[in-house]
Amino acid sequence: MDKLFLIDGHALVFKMYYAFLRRPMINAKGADMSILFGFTKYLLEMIEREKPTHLVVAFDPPGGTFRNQLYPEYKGTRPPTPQLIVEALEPLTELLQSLNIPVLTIPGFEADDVLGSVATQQASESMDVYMVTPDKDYGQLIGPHVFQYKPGKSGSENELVGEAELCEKWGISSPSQVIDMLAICGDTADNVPGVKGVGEVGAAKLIAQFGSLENIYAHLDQLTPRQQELFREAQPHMALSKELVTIKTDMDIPLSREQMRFTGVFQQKAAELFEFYEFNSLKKYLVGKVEAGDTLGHSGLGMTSESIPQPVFTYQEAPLAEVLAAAKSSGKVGIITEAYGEGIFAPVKRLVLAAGDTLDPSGPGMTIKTAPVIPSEASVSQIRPLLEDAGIAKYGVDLKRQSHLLSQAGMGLEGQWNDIELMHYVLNPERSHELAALSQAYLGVSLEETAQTATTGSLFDEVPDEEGPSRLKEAAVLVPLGDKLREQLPSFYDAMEEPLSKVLAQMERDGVKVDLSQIRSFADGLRKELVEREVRIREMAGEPLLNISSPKQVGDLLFDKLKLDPKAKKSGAKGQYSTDEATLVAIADRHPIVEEILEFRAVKKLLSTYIEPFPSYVSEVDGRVHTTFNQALTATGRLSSSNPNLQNIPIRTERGKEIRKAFVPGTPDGVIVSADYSQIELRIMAHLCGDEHLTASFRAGVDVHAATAAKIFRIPVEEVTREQRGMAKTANFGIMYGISAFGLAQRLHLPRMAAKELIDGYFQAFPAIRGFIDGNIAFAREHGYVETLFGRRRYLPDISARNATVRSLAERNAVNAPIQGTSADIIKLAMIGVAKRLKEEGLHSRMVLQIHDELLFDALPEEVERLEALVVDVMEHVITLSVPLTVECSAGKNWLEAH
DNA sequence: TACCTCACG
DNA sequence: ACGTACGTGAGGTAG
Repeated sequence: MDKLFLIDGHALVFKMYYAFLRRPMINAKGADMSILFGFTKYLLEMIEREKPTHLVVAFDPPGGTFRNQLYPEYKGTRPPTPQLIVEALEPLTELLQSLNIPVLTIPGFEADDVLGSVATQQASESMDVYMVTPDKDYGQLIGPHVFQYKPGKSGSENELVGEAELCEKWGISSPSQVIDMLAICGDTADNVPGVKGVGEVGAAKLIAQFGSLENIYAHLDQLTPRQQELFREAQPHMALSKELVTIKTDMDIPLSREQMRFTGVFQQKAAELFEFYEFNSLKKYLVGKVEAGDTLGHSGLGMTSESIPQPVFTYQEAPLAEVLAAAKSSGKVGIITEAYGEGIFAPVKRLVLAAGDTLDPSGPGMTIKTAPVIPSEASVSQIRPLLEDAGIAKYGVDLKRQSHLLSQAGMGLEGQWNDIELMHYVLNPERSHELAALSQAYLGVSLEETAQTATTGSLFDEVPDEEGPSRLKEAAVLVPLGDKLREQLPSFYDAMEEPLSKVLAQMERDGVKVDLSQIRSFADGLRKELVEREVRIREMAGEPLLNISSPKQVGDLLFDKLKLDPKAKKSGAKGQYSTDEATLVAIADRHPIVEEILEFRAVKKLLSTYIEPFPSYVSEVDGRVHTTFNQALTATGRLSSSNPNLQNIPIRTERGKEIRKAFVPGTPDGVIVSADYSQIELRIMAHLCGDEHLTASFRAGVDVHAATAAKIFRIPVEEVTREQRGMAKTANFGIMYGISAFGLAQRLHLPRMAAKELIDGYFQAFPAIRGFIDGNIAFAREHGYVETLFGRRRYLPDISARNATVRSLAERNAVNAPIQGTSADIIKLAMIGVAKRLKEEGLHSRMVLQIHDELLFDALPEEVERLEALVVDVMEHVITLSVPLTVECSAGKNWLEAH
């Protein structure tokens, strides 16, 4: 099978331009070589990896194309091409030609059309075509022998899209439907009109439903009234839209198939050019003899991976029964569960199991057997006993997600979870937990080369499923890698993270009920308000086209046109005015438009972040919202929540609080119960620093902020004013975050000197806290890390940085991480304790969310009393500190009322 | 992709 | 001299 690779030159050039934008590559002569170098490197690596038999690079011609004649506004809104790109095109074309790589640039036609024509005309039973481009428009060209090869984002893998992947992604039945989709979405970058208000997802849904654009118009009555309106409005220009997005396939191409054959790079010439351009790191592609006329062919590139000595590590595909037996006898099994798509209800695609001898440093190495299995009734009945056997330890990456996927196939995941990602997170939260990197670092086993070594020939020839062979090696590496990580694993992995993972899995699976009708009725009023404010603001500004969501436009309006703050300075790399809330509040009294803009933003935020996306998060399976708790992400040990983030639901404003009313119990008479730690971080600081006054305040159960104020200002507590208490509260938080006089002054609107005096007063009143801060910084300098009460570490390599800004950040982290991290540890333990008690006591109420210092429950009415008592008991006594931990707990008909 | 802005603890 | 409080996730704009 021959392989023709078609490179969309302009797309790759743009990609390189942006990839190097922040750190351009300048050669000794002062010229910017970023694009030339990036392009060449990508191309050589691709040739090396994929070994194309045929190759063509196409560029857009200078000047317009036939599309501009069709539609003069085509690409009309596009800013001029960056100068660097313009300047790079000619030398790049020359470089490619002198390297023996065929280049096509055809006047009047874009690279898309050239490649579309080549692809369509050359693809056959004996020729697979790969279009190398990130551009989604190319989807329409994909076919049985035509693939899209999408370059990965910096460093990540390239993605191969065939007919199946394309159709699955959009839910369509044929690649040609991509044309109709594109015509509907339009393209702001190319100025293709489309149907306003309908995006990629919407268009895909409609095409999936109706099959074609024409059929949508034939059945307009089946659309929502709003959609009907949008489509009617767009109707006059839809034919044009469609024509613009259709890629040509019938051009005459002035190259024969033979002329596209890639016979290798002119070696001598390449060596000279790389020398000339100072592409020293690319010379490795030119190993071997360099003689005149020599070409760099398909077999001639010496690869680095072959020269790295590898430890003995073998794996082989084996029958499922053998792998199961090996797992049983070793008590360990590695698991990779692949799924179609994202989310916890995604259907399972394939399961790879691996088991065998584990790594023995003194022995002959390891032999792992792997078996890929498509779940079926027969295979599940074989596998389930193993996965549900609590005596067999499970190894894998993100086992929490895998447990969700496996439960789709009716299987549980019992026994010890040795989660590679989570274990490495415990060892070092801020380093990458990628399997390939860990395998290389801890085992010396490379996963990168898998594609080449696991099959004879190339990846795409042998295995229709792109990820086929590499998954086997990944699975094989799990058990030895997990055991290696265990060797240095702190005990809180088994005591805290591993059991928590299972608790979180249950919480994610249960989800939380959100009452959409409540959200919707709230949304209508907000939408109206938003439009009214938009109109009013544009009127006040005298700018009918003003985009209020654009900080750039708002900044220019307020500070250039209205000159509301003559002292305002443009900041940042691109010279923008800051327009954030603090800035706007400061000038709000100078013009009524400022208040309007703030209100507009508040409403817009509510709508676009908390209202509009929500319906899509309600599961079709059970009508509940299932967030993902990321357990291996934050630097301090906290959890984070995503898709959707349920840890930042509004509460601080009246409008925002409405959203919380939509979080309701899952049962008819149910109750939402909320339990939150009171000032947990401050209590932890009191415990860690041992300050007697702070400790005494907490023990006495008095208002700590007021007590703090009394100490700082040296007055009796009864005389502390609200303002003084507020200042003390801000100071208390400031201390934990690593305060500066400047920062405190800003927040309290005080002169800097006054802020400094306040801080001095604070440290005089609480001398132990000064010692705590200095002690943490000193510890970090000595050890390179700080740790929580439970031994969770955060490494701070910048603690001795020369750059004061960088070093200061590390110093603030040295103070804050042990506090925030210990708090995270404590609530994690409490969650495990609560889950255990719920189970033991046979309660049916569910823990549904964790919001850093708060736990939320979906409770049955008859259980509320017991639940509250149990939760408070566990949370308050999960650890004994030198100060008490207190928990406030209350119940209501929804999340808002539970506070 | 990077940046800004803003929602939470 | 320089920037300015810790930790997150998400939406929008613009390069």
